[in-house]
Amino acid sequence: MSNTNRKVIIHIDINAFFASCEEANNPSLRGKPIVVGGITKRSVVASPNYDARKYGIKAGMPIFMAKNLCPKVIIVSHKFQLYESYSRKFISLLSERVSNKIEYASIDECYMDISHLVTSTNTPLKIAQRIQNLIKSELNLGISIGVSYNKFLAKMGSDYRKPMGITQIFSKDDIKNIIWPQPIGNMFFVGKSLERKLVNKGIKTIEDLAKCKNLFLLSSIFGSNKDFFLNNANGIGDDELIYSYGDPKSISKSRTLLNDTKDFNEIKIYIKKFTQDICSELNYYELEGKTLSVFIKSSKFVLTTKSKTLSKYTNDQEVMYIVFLNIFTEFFFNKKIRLIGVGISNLKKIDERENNLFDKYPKHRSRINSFRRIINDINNQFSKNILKIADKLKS
DNA sequence: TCTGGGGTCCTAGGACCC
DNA sequence: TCTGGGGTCCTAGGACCC
Repeated sequence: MSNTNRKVIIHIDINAFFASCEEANNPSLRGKPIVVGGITKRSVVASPNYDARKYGIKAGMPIFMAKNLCPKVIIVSHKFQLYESYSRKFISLLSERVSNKIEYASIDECYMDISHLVTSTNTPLKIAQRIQNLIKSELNLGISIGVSYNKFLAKMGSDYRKPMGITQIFSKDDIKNIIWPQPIGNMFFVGKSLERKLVNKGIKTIEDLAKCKNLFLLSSIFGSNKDFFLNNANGIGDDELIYSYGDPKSISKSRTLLNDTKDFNEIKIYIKKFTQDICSELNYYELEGKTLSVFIKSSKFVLTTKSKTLSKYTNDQEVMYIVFLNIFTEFFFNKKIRLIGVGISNLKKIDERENNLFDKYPKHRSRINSFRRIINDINNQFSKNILKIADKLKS
């Protein structure tokens, strides 16, 4: 195994992240089956700890089902700020004590390029062990690590042995022994839909995919991503990590209601609250957006999205609220819904020049003007809908 | 007892313009 | 009778991730 001329990339995954944060924060929970999640009758398990997993409890499972599997399971209501603070500590520990070549992948995982740290005595395995000890001793969190020369294999490696595993994948034999025997559904980016299609065509393991010569078939399944999947299955390619993070591309808020409803007044309250939340995030990132969407899930679980693109970018709460209500009344009025959500996309940084220009004038004036311009855009459509609503209320 | 919420990226059709 | 073609934007939906 020669790592000296090859890139060394590791993927670090914090085991059972939310549940582990709760345990680290409250050691009396240790050794007991706990799940973190919502606490309503419609909530699902966000993160079970390993004691809960022994009972067959899995992430995504309805809470009531988890209780059926293990009546004594402790349900802990999620505390996202706690998890975010652990996540920040995790990343800063790595960057201060190991290396700042970190690609943040999600709240509980990251990639690191450690090529420059590797020497004949400081092997990738030793570095990985040191990182594991560091995070355990400083944060009391267990992590598993995959070590390889590209992101895909590193990710598959950290998944391979949990919790507290370290898996190295460098040689062709490593790929044959560790990656190839796995069912195709274990492959990163192969979800339920791709899995179904592949298994239908006889591709049941990653080895089947790696050795598949029917490129026409693979194109029909993967489309333009065919080479990405084929290369990954064969362990071909390496990656440059991405060290900077752009602004979000979209922001949305949604909520599954306690009970399905048609009540417009109830729905309006959610839309108003979501609009406020979206607005403060837009302000935080100094973004404004152009495309506003409203989405609902029906009682039958069908998700429908309707959107409108304005002629101007906006971050104005009142504008967004009115457009959301407008879309809702146009498409979803009087429908029985399970989930209501709104979102904004087509985002861009607030234009500096425009800002400076606005600064010459009283703030409220410029805001009202831009509000009016956009309202004019939608005015005709909106008044039509108001009439429609009035008609519906009369009948 | 009945199935979360927050994202990203891609595709495909239609409208519209030159 | 029989229908240009290429580019861009909008819209809706789907797949995937954690």
